[in-house]
Amino acid sequence: VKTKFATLTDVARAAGMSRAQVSRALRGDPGVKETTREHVASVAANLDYRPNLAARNLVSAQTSTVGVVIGEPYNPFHIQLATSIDHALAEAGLDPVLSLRALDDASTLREAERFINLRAVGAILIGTPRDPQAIQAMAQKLPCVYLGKSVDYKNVSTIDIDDEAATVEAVRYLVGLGHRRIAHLAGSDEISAKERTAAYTAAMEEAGLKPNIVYGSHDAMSGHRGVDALMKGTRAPTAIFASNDAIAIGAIGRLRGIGLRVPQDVSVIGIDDIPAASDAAFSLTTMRQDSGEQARLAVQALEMMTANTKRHTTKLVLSMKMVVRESVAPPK
Amino acid sequence: VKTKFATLTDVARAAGMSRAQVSRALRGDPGVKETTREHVASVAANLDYRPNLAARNLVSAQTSTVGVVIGEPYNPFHIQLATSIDHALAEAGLDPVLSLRALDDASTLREAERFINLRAVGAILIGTPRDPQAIQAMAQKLPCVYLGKSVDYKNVSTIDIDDEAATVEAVRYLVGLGHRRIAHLAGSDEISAKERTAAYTAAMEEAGLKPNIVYGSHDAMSGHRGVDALMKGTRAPTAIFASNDAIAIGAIGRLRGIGLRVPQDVSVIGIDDIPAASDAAFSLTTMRQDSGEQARLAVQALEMMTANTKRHTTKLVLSMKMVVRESVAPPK
DNA sequence: GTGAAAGCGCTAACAG
DNA sequence: CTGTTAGCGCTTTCAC
Repeated sequence: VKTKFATLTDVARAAGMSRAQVSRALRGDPGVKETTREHVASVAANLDYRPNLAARNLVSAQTSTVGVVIGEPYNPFHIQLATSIDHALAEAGLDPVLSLRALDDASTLREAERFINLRAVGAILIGTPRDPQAIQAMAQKLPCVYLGKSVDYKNVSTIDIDDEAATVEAVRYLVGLGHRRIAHLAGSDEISAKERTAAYTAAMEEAGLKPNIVYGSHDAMSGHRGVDALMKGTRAPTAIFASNDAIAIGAIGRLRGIGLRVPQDVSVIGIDDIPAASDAAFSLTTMRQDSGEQARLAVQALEMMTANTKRHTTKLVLSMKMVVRESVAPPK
Repeated sequence: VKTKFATLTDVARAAGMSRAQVSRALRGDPGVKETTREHVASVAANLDYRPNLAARNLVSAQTSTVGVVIGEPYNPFHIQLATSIDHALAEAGLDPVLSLRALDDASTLREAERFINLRAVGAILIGTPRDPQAIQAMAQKLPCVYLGKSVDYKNVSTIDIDDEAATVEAVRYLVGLGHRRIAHLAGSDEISAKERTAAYTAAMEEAGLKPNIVYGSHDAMSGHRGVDALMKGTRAPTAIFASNDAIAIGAIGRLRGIGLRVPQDVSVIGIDDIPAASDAAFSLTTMRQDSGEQARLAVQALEMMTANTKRHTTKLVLSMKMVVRESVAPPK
C-alpha cells in the first residue's frame, strides 16, 4: 500500500501553528522557543512526519548532495577512502551519492549529468581515470575534488600523494639495511604507478644500484606473477619494493609459495597501508596513506570551492609515513 | 561562480512555446510532433538545460531512486553484486543511491531515514546484518529486497542462495574423487556460513566420514590461519572445502607457503566465484553464484513490490553451479 | 498537438 | 518568537 506521507501542513495543523514555524522548529532554527520545539517534535513524531527533500531542495535552491565516484571498486584502498569520505561528508552535513561506475569517458559524463540534475554541490573523485579529458569535462560542470595522482587539471582541487618522497624513503630504507638487489614490482600506466617507478629508478641509481623492474598492475595477482618473473632470474633480489600493498601481499603469498621466507629470504615493502597489511599473516612494512586525513581534506577543499563565489581550488600534496612491521629485515 | 541553470520556462520562451509542451518533448512523451521535439531538443541543448530532479520528483510525487546498501564493502563479491545491481537498476530506469555504511542497528535506521526522505521507491540490501531487527525495521518503512541468506523476514523480498545444495554438491564431488579426509574452513556466525557448515557435517556423515571443522571468518586471512590449524594436526586433510572463495584463496596461498602443492598435495574448493578465483594463479574450483542474475531478480522483485498496490513479496532460492578449474584433484 | 491553469511540499523574506 | 505571503521548477489535468 502506497502510504502518503504527512506534510508540514499536517504537522502545523496538528500542532496548532503556522507551517513556517514548524519548519523552523524541525530544522533547529535558532528563533524558536524551546517548548515550541519540543511540542512540534512530538507532534511530528506522532504523525511520522518525513521532510520531503525534493521540496526542500527545490525551494532553497540548494542541496547537501555530493557525488562520490569510486574509480577502482576492487581496490581496497579506494573503498577505504570512500568510507572515510562518507564519514567526513556526514560530519559536514553533506550527503554522499556514490557511484561505482568507473571513470571512463562515457560513464563519467553520464554520472556528471546525474550529479548536475541532482543539483549536487560538487563531486569527489577517487582514483585515476584513464582519460583525463573526462574529468576535465566534469569539472566544467561542477566543483570537483580529485583524490590521487593526477595531471594538473584546471578548476579541479587535488589531494595528491607525494609518491616520489615515499618511494625514495622506502628504497633508502632498504639500502640502509644493506640490500643491494632491490627489485620493483610496478603498476601499469596509472600516473602514480609511473611516478613510483621513476622515483625508484632514480633512488637506485643514486645509490649506485641497478634497477630491476617487473611491470604489472595494482592487484595481488600481479604480485604473484611478479615474483615468478623475478625469482627465476639469475640475480634474484633480496628485497622487493612493491608499487602498492595489494601487489606486496600477492608477492608475499607467492614467495612463501615457492618456499621463500619473508623477511628472512626476501624483504617486501609496499605502499598504502590497506587493512590487510596490518594482519599478522602479512605484517607488511609499508608507507601509510592516511585515508581519514585525505577524506577530511577533500571535503574541506570542496567546501572552499563552493563557499567562495570565485572557485578557489586547492592543490595539496600529502606525504606518507613509514609503518614498520615484520616484512623487512637486513639481507642474509 | 555559482551559475544559474536554465529552467523550463527559459527553454519554452526561447523555443516559442508553452512549458507544458517543452516538458513533454524533453521527456519523450508520445503526444509531440517529431519536428517539435527536435526543435526543443536543440534549443535545450543550446541553453545547456538541466532538468531539476527535485522539482520533477516533487510535482510527480515519485522518484526513480533506489537505496542500495552494501553490507560488507571489503567483500569482493558484495562489490560485484553492487555493480551488477547498479547496471540492472539503470536498465530499469532507476537510480541507485549506494551506501557503504554497514548494516548495524543505528546506521541502518539512519540510512532508511535518508532513503525515505529521498522518497526512494525501495531499497536493496546486500549481505547479512548482525541484527535482523534493523532490516525488519527498514522494511516497515519502504519496500526492501534482501540479497543473501536471511531469516524469514516479513514484508521483505529475498533472493536466497541454496547453500545446502551447493555444499552437498561440493563435498560429494570431493568424496567421489576419493577424498576421505575433507576439512572445512568455516565462516563465523553469518547465517549462510552456518548453513554451509551444517550441510558439510551432514554430507560428511552421510558418506561415513568424520567432519573436521576450523572456524574463522569469510576472508583470506582466515584461510591462511585455517591451514595452519589444519596442517599441524596428525590427520592432515587431503581436501579442503572453504566456506567462501576468499577463505579458499587464503588457504591456497598458505598451503603453498608451507610447501604443499595444490591440488597435488591438497585439493581446495570454494564458494562464490569471485573474480580472483578464475585467475591463473589460483584457478579455483568453486560453486558459482551468478551476481548478474541475482541483481536482475532483485530489481524485478523490487518492481513487483512497488507495482502492485499490495506489496507482493518474492522469496527466491537460487542454486549454484560448479565451476571446475584446477584446484581439485584426486588424492594421492 | 498544444496551451492554460493549478499546484507538489517546502523555505525565505517580511512583517508583526 | 511567530505568522503571512510568495513562489522554487516542474508535471499534470483539462481544455481547445
